[in-house]
Amino acid sequence: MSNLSSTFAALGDATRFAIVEKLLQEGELPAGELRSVGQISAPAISRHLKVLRKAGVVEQRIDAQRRLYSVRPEAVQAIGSWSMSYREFWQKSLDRLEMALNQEMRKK
Amino acid sequence: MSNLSSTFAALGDATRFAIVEKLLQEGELPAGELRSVGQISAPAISRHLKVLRKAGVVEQRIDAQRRLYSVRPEAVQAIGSWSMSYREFWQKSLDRLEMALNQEMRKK
DNA sequence: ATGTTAATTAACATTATTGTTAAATTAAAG
DNA sequence: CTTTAATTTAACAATAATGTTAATTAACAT
Repeated sequence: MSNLSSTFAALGDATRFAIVEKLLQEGELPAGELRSVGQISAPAISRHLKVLRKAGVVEQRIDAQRRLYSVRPEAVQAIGSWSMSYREFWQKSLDRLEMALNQEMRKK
Repeated sequence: MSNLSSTFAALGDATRFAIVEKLLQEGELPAGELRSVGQISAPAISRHLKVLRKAGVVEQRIDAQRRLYSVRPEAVQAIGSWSMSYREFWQKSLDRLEMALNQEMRKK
C-alpha cells in the first residue's frame, strides 16, 4: 500500500481523526488526555495511537510513565502536497463550475 | 463521521486510491477501464466505485451501457484545505527540523 | 426476438477492524 | 518493598470490509 494511502487509512476512522485534530489544536498530549475525544476505553485509544504511529501520522515521546503523542508535520504536509499536485485540475474545474453558476444567476 | 474522515476512509484502501489516481491522471473513464489498476474482478471494482461515490470522491455519468467515472474536484480540494489550515504548524516544524539538520552538518 | 456488451447486485466465505475486560508492564511515590 | 498511576498487551466477541462466482439488469446490435 502506498505510503499516502496508509496515511489516509489511518485518518479514515472517526476516532483517530478526532485524536489527530485534538493533537493539532492542542499540541503534544499524553494518551490519557485523548480519551476525551469520545467515550472510549484506554486500551482502545492505545490501539488507535498504535495505528496512527505505524502510519507515521503521530510520534511518541516518553516521559516517566506517560506517553506523549504529537502529530508528525511531514504527514500533514504530504497530504497537502498530494492535493496540491492536482491543483490545476480542481482549480480549473471549480472555476468553471462557479462561472456556470453565475450564468444561472443572471438568467433569473 | 466527519465528511473529511469519510473521504480519507475512501482513499485509505490501496485499490481505491489507485482508481482515484488513474482518474486524476487520465480523466473520466468507464468502470471497465479501471480494472487495470490491479488484477481484480469487475464486481470488486464496481463496489469500490460505490464506496468512492458515497464518500463524494467520484461521480458517475451514464453513457449507454457504460458508466463513466470522474473525480469530484471538491473532494481533492477539501483535503488540501484541511492540510493548509494547519500549514503554520507543519511549516514551522519542518523549518525547525531543517535548521537542526543544517547545524548537524556544520559540526562534521 | 436473440445475442452481445458493460456493469451491477446477490450470496457467500475470509480476513480485518474495533471494542471490551482482565492481566501485564513501567516508572514514580510513600 | 509495596502501592499507585499511566499505558499497553492479551484474549475474545461482534461487526465491517473485501474478494469471488453466479445471477440480474440495461442498452445496443443483428
